[in-house]
Amino acid sequence: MSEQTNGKATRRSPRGEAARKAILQSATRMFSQGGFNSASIADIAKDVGMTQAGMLHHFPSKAALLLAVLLEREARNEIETEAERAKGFDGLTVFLHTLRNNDRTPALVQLMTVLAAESIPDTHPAHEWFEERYETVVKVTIDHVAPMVDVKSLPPGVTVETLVRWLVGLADGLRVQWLYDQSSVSREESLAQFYDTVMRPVLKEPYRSYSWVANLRQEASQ
Amino acid sequence: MSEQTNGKATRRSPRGEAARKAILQSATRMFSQGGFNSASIADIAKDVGMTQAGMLHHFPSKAALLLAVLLEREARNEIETEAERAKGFDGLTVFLHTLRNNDRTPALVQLMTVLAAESIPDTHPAHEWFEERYETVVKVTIDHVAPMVDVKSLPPGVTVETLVRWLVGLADGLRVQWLYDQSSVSREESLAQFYDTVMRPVLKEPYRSYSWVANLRQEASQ
DNA sequence: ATTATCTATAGATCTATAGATAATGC
DNA sequence: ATTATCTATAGATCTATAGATAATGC
Repeated sequence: MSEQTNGKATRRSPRGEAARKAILQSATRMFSQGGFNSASIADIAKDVGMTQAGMLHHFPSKAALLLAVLLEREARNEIETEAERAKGFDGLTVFLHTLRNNDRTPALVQLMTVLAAESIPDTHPAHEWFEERYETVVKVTIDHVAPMVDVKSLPPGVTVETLVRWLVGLADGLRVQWLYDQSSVSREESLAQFYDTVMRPVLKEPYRSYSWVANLRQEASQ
Repeated sequence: MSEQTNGKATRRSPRGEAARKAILQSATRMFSQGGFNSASIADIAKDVGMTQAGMLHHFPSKAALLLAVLLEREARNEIETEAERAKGFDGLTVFLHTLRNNDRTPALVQLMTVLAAESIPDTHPAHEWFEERYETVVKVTIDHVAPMVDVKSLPPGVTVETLVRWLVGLADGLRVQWLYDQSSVSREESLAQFYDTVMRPVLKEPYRSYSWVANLRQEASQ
């Protein structure tokens, strides 16, 4: 998904490359405000200091622009996630760190939240993208969390997939509460407490608390 | 929020009342497909067999129509919930039953999911409505769940509010996974397993499993 | 009388294309 | 030559209003 330096299909000049970047950045901001429908390509073009037609030279349609925004976000996330894994963190920690990183840019969290919901109707241009993304996220997370879990300790009917869908569901659900009222909940802390409460008893390895609230209490009582 | 039978402000004829009902029903269906923006008032009017201007006689603007749809949904949900409470069910059970009832009509679940996300930007006509709704839902659920919880058994830092936000977050998050792939997860069953795993250990009263998977195993092993 | 509905239309948008002109790269 | 950008505009929508006509209720 990175830039193609071989001049194979679409050759671009440095200038065009810069324009593309500016457009993507602007589109990300505009879409994050009101979703796909309420930002017009004219708005985006204006924001980036360009004519609407000029912009459509780089992205053939509004739908294509949206997809490009999503692909770029995904690529960045992938890079960050891989970096975390390379540092040797386990699946649960990487999941939590990704969350923490994302929450530093609420606009992007809002973008993904609004688009994920807006794309549920299968007529939406990003429907397939999100459909596939959820499938992949669940699969990949299962792969990375499964080795940590002591399956025999799970309650009847609960599988690693159950746990992972709780994690993904919580991450998605809490961000809605958070976006409506940022003081109401910290996704990171709530997830960490969830780890302490739900995941700790079913893991194989000895466990160090993720929650700073719990950690503070721990330290204070020693 | 119910019909006003005193002819105080806006008197309506039976015919008008029927039209209003038909419009609300149609609007609910249309909005549930693509959210607020992608359904036009012309679409809705056509669906209900009426002129656009004719429809606007009953609801002064599209935003007003959306709000009316939301208020009606809320009123219905309130009635169902109250009925459950009247039967003597505890807070957790009512929460689960409400979920089960909602999942019987996926179109409505989709409506609320798309609108809840779409309304996050504070320029959206339903922003205040959802903002307040989340606050209320959390508060009310806390009120009904708190008496069941043995606070001393909670892990450090975890409060009843933490638990409730997990419940609301899970319900919201799992429905997204479910709407993208209805075979991927059952909200009701997943929540029930969550009860068995997370809530059971922190409740005061003796506990009967909510999960039919767990119950099946239980019965099979006896 | 009042309420419900229709016709007609103003006035904004909004996406996308055609075709011309300017800038850039080999 | 190729790429980037602009002007101009077609063709769809879309919300909302004004004002006329039809239906209904007291």
